Amino acid sequence: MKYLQLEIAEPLLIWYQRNKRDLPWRSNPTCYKTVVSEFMLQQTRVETVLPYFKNWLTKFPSFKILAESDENEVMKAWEGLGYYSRARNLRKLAIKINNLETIPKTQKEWLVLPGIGPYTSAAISSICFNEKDAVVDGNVVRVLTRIKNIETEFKDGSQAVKILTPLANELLCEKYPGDYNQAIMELGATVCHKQKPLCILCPVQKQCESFKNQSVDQKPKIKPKKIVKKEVNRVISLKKDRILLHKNPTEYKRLANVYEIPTLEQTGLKNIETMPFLLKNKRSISNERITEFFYYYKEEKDVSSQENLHWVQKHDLGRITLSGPHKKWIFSLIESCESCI
DNA sequence: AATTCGGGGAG
DNA sequence: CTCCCAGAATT
Repeated sequence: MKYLQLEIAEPLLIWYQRNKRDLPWRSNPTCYKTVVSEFMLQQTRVETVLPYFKNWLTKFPSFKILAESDENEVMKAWEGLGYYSRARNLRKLAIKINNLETIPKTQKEWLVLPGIGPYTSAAISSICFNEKDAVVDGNVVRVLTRIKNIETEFKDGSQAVKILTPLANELLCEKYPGDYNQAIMELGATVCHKQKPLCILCPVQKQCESFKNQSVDQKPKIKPKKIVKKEVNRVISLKKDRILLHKNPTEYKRLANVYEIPTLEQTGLKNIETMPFLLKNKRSISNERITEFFYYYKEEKDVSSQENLHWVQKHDLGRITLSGPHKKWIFSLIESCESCI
């Protein structure tokens, strides 16, 4: 029983010790750093997180300072990272922790806190407090389905996580759960890729049943999800040193309190065919594939009386929180159009 | 159980 | 074009 555990865990831990990436939350680790990194890393790549993590630690170096921070400042530090409820939940979490006598320890204690689910609670409790709880994320799903040659076709990723959690806990190294959890994720991230896995470098190649089968690249089997296509018209309007932007109200689930270039509907304007067409852009938001058409509106009647529309000064763009793509569009617009504003 | 929530990189 | 990324909350 213990032998089966160690057969995977031992080579994995030795490999991890030698090959782990030098990441900022791994040097002089603290519980706060671990919590911040785990929030940022939810559905987000390590490379994307790195600059945000460093900036965050400078601005909010502790639970206490984060707890006493202004929410707008927190949002600004998250600008462009996406899933903005993570930022608000992280701040709420800091406020709760700051009001406690002692910091939570077990997975169960972490699980009830805002923004913390099964994965994050297991990660924090195992890494910070050596609790015996296995993490199961996309990396672990990939590694386990390959090592154990699991051919089940999962409906989606979350079903795979749920089904594989018992197996992950069986294989967990009970002596070094934190390092083991990080090791199996690190393997998934740097060796056991989705495409073109580097099996030749894999420390558990001998234990991998899919490698024997030469079926590594066919696992895990997860049904693809539907992609929804959408088209949106947006209106760019400029006046002196200002640009017309829409602030999503707090009730919005998507991009709440974040500013964007208004849609045609948000301006209340009609007959778009009278406006000069500027450009077309494509992007994706979760499962949506969005094509956006930008039109120029030369102010004839002022539309800023419309709900949540504001003439924002160029100077103030650094104070408000813009969505990532809109931030890029707005600044490239201003740059290419220096003379016409 | 299914949907929503961002944004970007890789193939 | 597609899937996926150190997932969680809501419906």
